[in-house]
Amino acid sequence: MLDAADAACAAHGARLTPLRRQVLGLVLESPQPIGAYALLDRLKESRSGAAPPTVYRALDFLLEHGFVHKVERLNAFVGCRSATEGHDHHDHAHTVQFLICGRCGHVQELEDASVRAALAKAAAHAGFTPGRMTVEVEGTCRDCARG
Amino acid sequence: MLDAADAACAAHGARLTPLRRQVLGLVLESPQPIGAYALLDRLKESRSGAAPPTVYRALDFLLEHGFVHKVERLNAFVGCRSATEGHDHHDHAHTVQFLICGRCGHVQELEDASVRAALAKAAAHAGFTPGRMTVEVEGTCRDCARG
DNA sequence: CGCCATCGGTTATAAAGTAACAGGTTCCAG
DNA sequence: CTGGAACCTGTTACTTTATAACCGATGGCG
Repeated sequence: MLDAADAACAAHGARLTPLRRQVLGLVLESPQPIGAYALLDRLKESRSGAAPPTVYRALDFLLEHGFVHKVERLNAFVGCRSATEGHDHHDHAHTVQFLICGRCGHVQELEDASVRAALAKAAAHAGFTPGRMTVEVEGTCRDCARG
Repeated sequence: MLDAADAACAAHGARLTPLRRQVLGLVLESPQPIGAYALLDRLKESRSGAAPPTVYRALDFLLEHGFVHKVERLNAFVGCRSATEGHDHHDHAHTVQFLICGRCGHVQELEDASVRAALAKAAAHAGFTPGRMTVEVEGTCRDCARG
């Protein structure tokens, strides 16, 4: 997955530096959304000098290039699962949806075209030119509903 | 508008105390989303003892009853425009959408049924039982696009 | 080489949100 | 009309999240 990020950066003239690559790795290896300061703690294990700006600057880059997303309701970050799957990423990066389970904390990433379309239409109807979209649904996941 | 909130609370056995009413008033009179600490500053003008918990507790109540919404991307709060317009509010309070203009900062509240439906369908398809939804679109409003 | 732009280290501070306890009110049961 | 339970608010202290500002290092490029 990191290799795909390398390739994507090379293709766009963006620099996936060791720090950024490491932060992306940490986000991706987390099974759940991870906060900036949790990330910082992990980062400190190998970089003693790491401080909040270290993490936030890396995250800014990764967000900007769509390698990670921020889950606003959790103030936490997830690796973008679709970014590394070869989509034409620049059309879709800003239209991702999250299903957040309130019980187990699991977060699932969706990329539903009809949601995107409905939202685009509603925005257009209001004379609004849409950019980045934040769509987050809190609820109960399949596993927790069964259990 | 505050009167409608009085009525809604009376109907549900909720207590719109002077403090909560005042906070709701402050949120409603703000033309733009207002942060908790800005709210606190205003509150201090008449309540010298106001502190962060004062505001946050009132906001919790108002959020829970759908009189205000939180705009997650801004960490700010807006009065719910539809809450006071006599809708069956408990079905819709959790399915509101915001259009956030990146230039002028204006925030428009939408309540688009097709967005809600698309999202519900996508969630169901993933075996997910939806609860509160956060839908926020950043972009450019009509006025700013013209100017 | 010398310049510019970008990156990251470092310190400090701002902004947002919560915990925990204490005093006061409301309101209902007895 | 007491007395206790639940709820509301004041108050202090603190945690978590995020950013500002400055500086040296690095790397591309004429």
